[in-house]
Amino acid sequence: MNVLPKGVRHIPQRLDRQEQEALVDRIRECVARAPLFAPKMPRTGKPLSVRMTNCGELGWVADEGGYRYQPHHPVTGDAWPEMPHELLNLWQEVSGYDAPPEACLVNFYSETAKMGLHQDRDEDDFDAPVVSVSLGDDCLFRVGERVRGGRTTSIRLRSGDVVVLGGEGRLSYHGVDRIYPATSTLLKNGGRINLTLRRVTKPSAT
DNA sequence: TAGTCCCT
DNA sequence: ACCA
Repeated sequence: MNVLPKGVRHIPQRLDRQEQEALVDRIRECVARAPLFAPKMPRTGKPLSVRMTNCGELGWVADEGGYRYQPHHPVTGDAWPEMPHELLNLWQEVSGYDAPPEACLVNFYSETAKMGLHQDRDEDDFDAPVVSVSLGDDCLFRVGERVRGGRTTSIRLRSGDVVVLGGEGRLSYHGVDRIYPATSTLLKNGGRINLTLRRVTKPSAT
């Protein structure tokens, strides 16, 4: 029996179909203003297989300059679109963290896209959890420990599932090994969208 | 090492 | 494992 690492919480079907559709509408609006861009590996410039954009005050970007959060789109230079209130509500209900998320990374996975095992460690605040929402096709999600080479466990994520990496699970290695094509009807053109909500800065003490 | 490749 |  393979159990998820401590601090990793999988909430199956946290969002019903109607909520998922509403979120997809919000994300479409975001993408219309902040087009998907192609992130690159810092050292090598190798492109990641996902395409991404962000909403919220800060957005995660990856290019030759490194991994970082910045307040503007790397191509258009515009501020990121506002975080949809649905996501602020979800964060409030699920994160157990007082301050709101500052960044929502929107990752689009085609049928062939993957995400290698990695840690979310570009934030200043590791006290806040990372909240992830799956929309569209199923995927095989792998979670490990806080060190490379530790044991990993895999679970299938479906549209509407939410995963929370908090506490001891906050720095767990995780990634997406594969997309299961045509397993959802949510996205007309197929594929998978992952939304990752993160607190970047430590909340100020006022 | 948010990558690929290759092996079990 | 990779050798940057």
